[in-house]
Amino acid sequence: MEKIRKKYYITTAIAYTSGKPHIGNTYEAVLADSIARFHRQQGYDVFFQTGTDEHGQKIELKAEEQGITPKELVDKVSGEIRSIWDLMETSYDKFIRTTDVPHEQQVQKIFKKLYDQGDIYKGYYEGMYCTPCESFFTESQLVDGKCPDCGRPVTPAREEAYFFRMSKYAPKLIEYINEHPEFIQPVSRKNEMMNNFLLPGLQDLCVSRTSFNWGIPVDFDPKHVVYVWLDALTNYITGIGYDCDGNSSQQFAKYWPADLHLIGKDIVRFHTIYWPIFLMALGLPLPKQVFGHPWLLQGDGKMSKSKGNVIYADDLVKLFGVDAVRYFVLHEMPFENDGVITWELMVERMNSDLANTLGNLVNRTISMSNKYFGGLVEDKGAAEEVDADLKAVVTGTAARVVEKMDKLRVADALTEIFNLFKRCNKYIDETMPWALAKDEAKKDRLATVLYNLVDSITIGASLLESFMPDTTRRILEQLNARGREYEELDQFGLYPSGNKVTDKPEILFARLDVKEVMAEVEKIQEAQRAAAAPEEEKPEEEAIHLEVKPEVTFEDFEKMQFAVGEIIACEAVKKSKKLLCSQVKIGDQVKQIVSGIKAHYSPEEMVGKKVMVLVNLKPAKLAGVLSQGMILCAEDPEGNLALVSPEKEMPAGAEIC
RNA sequence: CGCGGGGUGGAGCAGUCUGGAAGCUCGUCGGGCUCAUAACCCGAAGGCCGCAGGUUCAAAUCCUGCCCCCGCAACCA
Repeated sequence: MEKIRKKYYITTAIAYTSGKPHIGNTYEAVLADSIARFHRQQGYDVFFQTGTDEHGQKIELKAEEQGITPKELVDKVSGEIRSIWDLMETSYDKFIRTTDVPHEQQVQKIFKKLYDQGDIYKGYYEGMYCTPCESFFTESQLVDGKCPDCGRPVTPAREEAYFFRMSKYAPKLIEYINEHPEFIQPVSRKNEMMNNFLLPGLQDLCVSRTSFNWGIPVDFDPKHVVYVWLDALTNYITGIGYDCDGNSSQQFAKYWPADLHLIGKDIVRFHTIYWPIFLMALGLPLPKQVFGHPWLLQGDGKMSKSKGNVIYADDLVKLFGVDAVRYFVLHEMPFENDGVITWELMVERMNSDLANTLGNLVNRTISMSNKYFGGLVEDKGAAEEVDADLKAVVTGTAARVVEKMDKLRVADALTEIFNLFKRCNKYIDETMPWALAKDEAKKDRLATVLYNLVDSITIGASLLESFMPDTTRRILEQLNARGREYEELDQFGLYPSGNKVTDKPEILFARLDVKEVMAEVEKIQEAQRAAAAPEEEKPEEEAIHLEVKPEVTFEDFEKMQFAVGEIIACEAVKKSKKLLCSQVKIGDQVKQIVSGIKAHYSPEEMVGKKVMVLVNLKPAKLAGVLSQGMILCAEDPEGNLALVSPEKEMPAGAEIC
């Protein structure tokens, strides 16, 4: 009799195809995979979708830089991303690309439908526009009223754009969120969304652009392309066959609404506000849960290619193997706070958890079976009191794992499984098989002890399948056991008595020497720096390209008064990270000048220096402190600063002209 | 008073919502064992739970104030 299987639809965010995903991005795919696999093991009819987000100006520009078409670029990067997902053995059922034709068609239809029903309207995107940069900025983004990127003047401008009327649906969404406390996970994010966005009043969302072409065209107004969210988010329905005209696939009917959208904490807002509202507008049910997972961070400072410290999944896999990496990211990631990844930590986990606790347990158990019984594993029924606790722990683990997984506490679930293995190691010490082996009369007891171990490990290995599928397979193979069905995980003694384990056990996880690993890491980082060098060092090797500003007249120049100033006192500006406040003696007057050079000069070394000062600059307040001029510095492309001082001794106040 | 996150034995974290003996992993030290990947098991040391007040029979947990660290934003005259 075929059981009625409950469906489970899980998605990851689709990865942006602007570059190779680092371990943090990969983590999300692995996390989703372990949840998907676990539900499959529990008997759910699972559909697991992931993919790539491939439109946008950034891609268009990047392709241009590389001299290829956007499509060529995204084909390449999407392929790279997919191959990393494959390398990590993520068991996705569908890998959607936003450049897939069916997706593009549906997005156009959806846009049209929302427009026709009045949810999308045409308006203007207003702001300050920098023509050379082709960018809009809001007033608050401007620096000194100028373009924050190039420093040139901006002009007020407006661009035609389509907007989505968010406010119309906000009350309904607020109601939904309040009635479904499990909708936004972790709960702390729910309040964030409510207080920051929903309750103060939702702004309408700009859903089209005319400033670039690499996107899905609005079919009834082709100079517009659909702007990011309406394109990206809809993948969750187009990927399973949604059709705007009402001819959705059976698959869609079966799987929608999604049970879980797994996303990074940075895009919670889009998934818990805009996405539900789009769905409401389309008359579709909302996803059951959105989990904004935390980030996996680099231990030693920010990741950067030029530093060579970006951690990629494939590098990790080369050194540790797929399952070790899966274990690491799943186990090391806390539920709410960001997790930390370092190579040293990886080695520690590898050695203590995987090699010592698990690998060694399997190895010693098989060795003893071979040594004492030629590999034959038999339950001779010689039970003793100590067995009870072992069995209780082993058969109770599945329930504990389920409990953790239900709350998406994947790291805790893994810990429960490893507690099972630890209990087995303890059992070996309690029963001392090597002592039993010396006494012929205790042969049956010895056999039973080993049987209990093999059976326990079989259950543990079966539980591990969602997280480390390859390891499960290898353990079961060596034990000559079959994986337990979900319903059998709480039953002891299903290992067929009389089976033989392998006579040549292989090491599951070899212990690693941290020094040797770090030497390898150094090589990887070296290669990474070398690869980054061509693009990042260009500006250094070639002459610096100086942005040419409009000519000034001599009169303009004469307006500015420069002089030598001597810094007689200097202190850091409180509540500011970059600012120093100097008292500068210029002839018979002393001016207070604030400069953003804290990162390059300490207050102590500033004192006594003679510097070039723009004296008659209009005073302004910086971080609340009055600044009456400007200390001039040379700045290189990397932002390093050097004060400009007179080449010969000059008195403070000497005019520079 | 920009927004947010955090401060718990040497390291990394849980516990904080829903007050009630301070816990886990690693490391250190001591012991045990020898089947095993110098692995495994047991035990110990080590914390004024950032600081100061308050509420309470009882505070890591609730309230108030403060300090420090990390992101992001702003500032870079």
